[in-house]
Amino acid sequence: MKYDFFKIEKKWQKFWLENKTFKADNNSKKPKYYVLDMFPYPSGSGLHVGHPLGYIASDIVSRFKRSKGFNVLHPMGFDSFGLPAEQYAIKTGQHPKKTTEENVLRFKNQLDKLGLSFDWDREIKTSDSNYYRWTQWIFLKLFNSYYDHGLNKALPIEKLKIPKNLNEKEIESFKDTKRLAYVDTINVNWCEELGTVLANEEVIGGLSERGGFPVIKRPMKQWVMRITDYADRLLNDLSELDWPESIKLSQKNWIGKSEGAEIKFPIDNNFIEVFTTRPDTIFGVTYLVLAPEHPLINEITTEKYRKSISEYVELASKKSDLERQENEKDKTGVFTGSFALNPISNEKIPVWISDYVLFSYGTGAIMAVPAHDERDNKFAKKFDLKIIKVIDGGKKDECYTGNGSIINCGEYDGIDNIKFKSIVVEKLESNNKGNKTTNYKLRDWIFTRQRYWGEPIPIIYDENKKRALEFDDLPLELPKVESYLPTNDGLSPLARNNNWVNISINGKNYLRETNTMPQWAGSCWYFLRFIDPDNNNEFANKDLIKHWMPVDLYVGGAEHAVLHLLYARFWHKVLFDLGYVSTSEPFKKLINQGMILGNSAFAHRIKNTNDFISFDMIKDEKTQKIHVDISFVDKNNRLNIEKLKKNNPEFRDVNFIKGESFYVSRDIEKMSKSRYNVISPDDICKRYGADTLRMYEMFLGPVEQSKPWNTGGISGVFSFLNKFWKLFHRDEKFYVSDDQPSDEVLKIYHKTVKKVVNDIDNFSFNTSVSAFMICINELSSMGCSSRNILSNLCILLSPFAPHICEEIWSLLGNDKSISYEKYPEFDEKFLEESIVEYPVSFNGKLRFKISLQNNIEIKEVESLVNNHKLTNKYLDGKSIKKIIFVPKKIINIVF
RNA sequence: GCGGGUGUGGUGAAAUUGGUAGACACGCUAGAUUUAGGAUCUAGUGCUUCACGGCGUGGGGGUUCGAGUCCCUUCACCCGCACCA
Repeated sequence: MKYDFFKIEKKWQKFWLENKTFKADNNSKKPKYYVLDMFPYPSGSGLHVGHPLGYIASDIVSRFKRSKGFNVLHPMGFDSFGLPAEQYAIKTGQHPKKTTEENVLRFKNQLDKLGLSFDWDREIKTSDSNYYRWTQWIFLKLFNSYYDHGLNKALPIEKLKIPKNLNEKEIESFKDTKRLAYVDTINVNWCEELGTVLANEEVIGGLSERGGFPVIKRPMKQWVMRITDYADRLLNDLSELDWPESIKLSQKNWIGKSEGAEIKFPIDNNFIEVFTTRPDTIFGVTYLVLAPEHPLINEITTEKYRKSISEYVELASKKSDLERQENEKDKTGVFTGSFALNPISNEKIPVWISDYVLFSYGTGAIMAVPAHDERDNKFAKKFDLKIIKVIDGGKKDECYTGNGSIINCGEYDGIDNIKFKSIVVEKLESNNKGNKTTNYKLRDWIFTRQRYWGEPIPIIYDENKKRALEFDDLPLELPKVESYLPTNDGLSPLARNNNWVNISINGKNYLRETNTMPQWAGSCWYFLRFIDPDNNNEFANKDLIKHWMPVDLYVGGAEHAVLHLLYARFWHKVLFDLGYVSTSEPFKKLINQGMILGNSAFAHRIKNTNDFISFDMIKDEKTQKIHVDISFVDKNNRLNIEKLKKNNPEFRDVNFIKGESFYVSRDIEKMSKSRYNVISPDDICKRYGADTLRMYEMFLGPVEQSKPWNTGGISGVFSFLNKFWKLFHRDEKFYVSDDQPSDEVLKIYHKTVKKVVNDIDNFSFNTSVSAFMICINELSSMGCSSRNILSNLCILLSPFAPHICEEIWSLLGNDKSISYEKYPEFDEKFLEESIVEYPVSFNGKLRFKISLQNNIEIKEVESLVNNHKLTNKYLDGKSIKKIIFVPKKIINIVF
């Protein structure tokens, strides 16, 4: 009987679905285990072989844990709000809901073909109104809470202590300054191309994370989340998480805690406040610098310098973040004409403005110490400002950033600079000129987007738009609009629908908030909804949350290091403070699966011509690399020109310069439709089956590692499954015997069980696949047909290749699914070896092997050696110094 | 610049605490079988040498009886942050 994977896989996928085999039981007495994948955005192009890598790994763990007696929650859903669906809607006028639903269906279909053990009864889509009503509900919780810095937790806004002597209006605006979700007019990242505001986390090197479009700073009124209140806890709690160090580090850097002092420099009747981590260098301050956005600039600029200052400010405001960064080396700046006083030395120092000082960090102003800070040093040299060295060290005339003794500070000379830090801070504090403080790089989270396809924000404004009020009739559904484009004046498409924007409640007129939430909102808490997806009274039942949380294993890409993972932790902590969830952290263990890369093919076009030249013929010609579809290229990199011309009309009139064949070049890149290098899991499943695909993806290498896809090696895994199938067959018929397995068979079996169990615990799936291959090779060469051994092997393999194992399991006469069969355990006693070959080496160099009893004593070896039975030939008359006998089967003789 | 990571055959990669480096698989070579095969089976396959042997985990140095693994140094590549005061 042939291994008919197509029939087998179809049969069992249907079986699992119909029998709800993987339904997680909320009332089970078994210990729980929650395995979560980062749910996908259902894009229009479907899955490629890279997507399932993490899903397969988490599925193996899920099936393994189920088999180990755990009650496993392994859900899947879709992060279905997002920009591509909206952009498609803008182009075609189709409602994003429609295209999203189509894409979700396609994704589900593709996922099911892989035999993933999801509990589909718990499926959620973030764009469903009965899901996002709770996203909106959580938003209102944030709106109605504040952070109590004494208790170090969030509390309902009613508990906020209000300062006395405030009238009603003032009380309300005081509350507004404390809410965790608040409105503020701030300098936001505006992306013209996307027509929306972006969070700091979504801007990379001055360009938008999505699409790579330029981003400029622009003051806008926005909803903001006070994530900075949680900075310390988000930082400290990292230590208790079993996460990859690199992710923890990214979060740590992003939060960017630094300890230092705020120092007030008097100027006229006012003062300039700066933040510094180096109060010990205060005597070396030779000028101050303000960011061009600093509010004091106008006040302190003298008439003489007013023109140049306003020109500079104007110029800086027009620069994008990217342009600012380009000038990193060449510092620019202008003198304000004013002087401030050094609060310790009372020296008069000039005040400058420059865009190397960021308004968004610290106080937006710095004290410049050119002798001990490289940026200040460059600036001072360029504008010929004074440089005073106050710490001993480094070369003369060079900027020194290390530690040392204080110099040029009169009475303080000779003190260690680290000690001097606290002396300065104490002195400042006693004079009311400054204080110790901590600063964070983390900014509050800009939460609103000028988009259509997102959660509407459940807020209404009174008629003067002065006050934001909660709108708690949830869900607040997305209204219909005529066009999905943002309006010209930076408003969301929702603002186009006047009927919706204007609302009357109890005879009073209100206006709705028209911005929507960012894509991250839905994914901030989806793992909680999986626990209780159909609950209409609360976002999830508290007891069920207590039962299932935290997520024991979270598998997903490293690209979410500071976005999703930080936001989700933040929301979770708020919900924890308010008593809605039972754990302060949502994800206990995190595994980052690597990316599977594509092997792109390029045809080379000679620059400024329509001629393409075979890669092996390029000599001096300057060429341009053009992607061609990898399905038209054979394994020797020869391009099938006919196929290409037939499928890609743009190549129809192209001239191909070639010898016998036309060769392309190859390069490893991210897999994507636009690079024509996508390998679809559907094709692999058709040819080899899902079990082969699953095992091959695991076999490719460590899950955490990125690696190029190479279909070439898949035949090894395919033939392994065929061998496995054959092990249960004799003369074309299913066959197992009741023979007692030999000692040798038992040894191989127990060795494999030990290896596989250990490997799954360590997420080392590639080595366990190897262990299976070795095991099956040996068992088939021994002709093992023992029912007992083979059926246990079947359970052992079932997390990896579930379909074939289910099929064999039923052929073995079982009528229940293999999924909950007890996972095999190994017995150490079968692994002990009585006679072992010991390599014997002399001075560390291997010479020969001897066979000895496994439990031999070192004395016996010594007497063997001393009797010269072993060593005459090698010792050559020299005497033995010592004999080293180590448990790793080595005897080493030193002479 | 700062921080983190990775360097092992033709390829993907293995190698608990330092203990016979290259398991397993692809590829390649030879053979068997088949009308044929992107099928199956057997053997070989780090480099070098006719062979004995020698050399081999990016380079150099060190510790050790013994180093892919530990220490120092250096190079290359990748990732994150980046004028963060």
